[in-house]
Amino acid sequence: MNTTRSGRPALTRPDGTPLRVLVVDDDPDLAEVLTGALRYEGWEVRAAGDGATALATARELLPDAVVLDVMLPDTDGFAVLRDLHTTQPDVCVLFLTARDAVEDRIAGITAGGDDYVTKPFSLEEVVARLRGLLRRAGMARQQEEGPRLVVGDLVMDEDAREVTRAGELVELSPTEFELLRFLMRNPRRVLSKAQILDRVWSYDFGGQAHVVELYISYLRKKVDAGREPMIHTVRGAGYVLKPGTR
Amino acid sequence: MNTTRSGRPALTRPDGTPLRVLVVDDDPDLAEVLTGALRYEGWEVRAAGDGATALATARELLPDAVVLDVMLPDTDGFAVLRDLHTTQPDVCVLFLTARDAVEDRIAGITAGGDDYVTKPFSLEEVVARLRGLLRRAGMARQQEEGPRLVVGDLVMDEDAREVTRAGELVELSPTEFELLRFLMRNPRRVLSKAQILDRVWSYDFGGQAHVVELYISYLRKKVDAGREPMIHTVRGAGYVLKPGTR
DNA sequence: CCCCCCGCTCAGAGGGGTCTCAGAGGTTAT
DNA sequence: ATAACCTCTGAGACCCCTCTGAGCGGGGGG
Repeated sequence: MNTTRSGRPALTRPDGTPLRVLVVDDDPDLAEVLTGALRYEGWEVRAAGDGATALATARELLPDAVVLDVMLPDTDGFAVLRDLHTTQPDVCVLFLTARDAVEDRIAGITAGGDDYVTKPFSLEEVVARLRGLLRRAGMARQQEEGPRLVVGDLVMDEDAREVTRAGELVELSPTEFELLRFLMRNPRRVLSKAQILDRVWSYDFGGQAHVVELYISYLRKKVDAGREPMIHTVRGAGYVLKPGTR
Repeated sequence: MNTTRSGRPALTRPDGTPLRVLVVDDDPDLAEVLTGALRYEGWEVRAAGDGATALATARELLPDAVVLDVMLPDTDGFAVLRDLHTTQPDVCVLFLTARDAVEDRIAGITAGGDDYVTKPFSLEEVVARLRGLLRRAGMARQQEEGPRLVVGDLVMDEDAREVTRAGELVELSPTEFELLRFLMRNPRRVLSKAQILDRVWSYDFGGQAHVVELYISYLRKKVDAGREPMIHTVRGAGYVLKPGTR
């Protein structure tokens, strides 16, 4: 079985080969960071900076999914989508778009099973959306029996956005939810505040790593409340999520 | 069992293979969005832009149903229907038509078991009509025992357009009904406002996502009135329909 | 043993998302 | 023609979420 650099089992295609993803964005920095994050998931990633290159690369790579900026130097993402779908009708598309711009033109996108995220986004969100798309499209081989993350008696249903600890419902804010998702996708692994900040917060976040401490504290109050703690501090290194010793 | 991209069990042909649908419309954008939405249902979809292509594709695909624009560049939908019925008498046809145009000629069609929707339509409506046609024609294998959606003590009879909560009748406007149907077809799954807008509102709707909030508020007053709430807001994500914890 | 620094938590400001009301405009039914 | 209903817009209020800053506590090194 192929694995991610983080040691998790990777989502794979039905034949066991890595999922193939094409990243299309004209901002090299953003493309770079996206490419890195998706490779980290164990996927095979190629990047393109404009629509023409994207289509050419897609014909060669035959990707399972495309991460596609709406605004491109030579064309827009919607035209690329249409061309893509004529030759590869089963490909999943995740659009990247500015919050204010063209939100109305997004109409119809999610209806076809595709999805979008607005800039600025967090890498966790992009990866989660992409995983969701691929899973629903039946392209990814399931390792477990669904969109549920389980660590000890802590259970997260990503579709319902529902978290339970020992069967009890835990209500979380959006940021708390994403932070916990990141922790649960990396159980028993020490994550530094910098790592968490890079993954869970938007790439343009200018604030201090202090927020991470704050949100860890929020999570503890809700997730560990009165129970055996699962969120542990590793002084000078970061945080770990692990179930009680058994 | 084959499943839709949304994870629901798909309607299948009696032999278990996906239902085959042909989309005929000369507007590429509309054909694209229709094709995507029907694929999302787990069906096998082909598209054609004119009558001649449609007939050729139909001979090859042998579709169970055809979504057919009445106005075509080379001919009209009625002629296509006649030709189709000579070679494939069992095929179901869902007509797409402008509101004002030839409504009387359509009336005769529906007597033959076929159906129609007027432009602009919502994707939920097209999918629901198509499901109804296929079910009544006996082409689809039933998973449940009929056109009833059930979530907790909330029951919807799609044919009768009747909704009851805990046995009590709930009267809904057309938009409220379609919104609730979409929610009930995706229970325990968080649906974003964009998703809801794309599926429940017409494809040409240019307004804001604010309408969704408004209609959710209407639904709550009618469906959740005085009872344990089933419609929940997930801040920053969307809405989810789920029965109370049991 | 003491001090320094890292981490934790509280309090509060600011912003943004959501809910609801009121009303205009259009359509359908009587 | 009139009434009833349905749909959507706009505005305002409210509440939650997010982040900043400061003070406190504890662990570990000197």
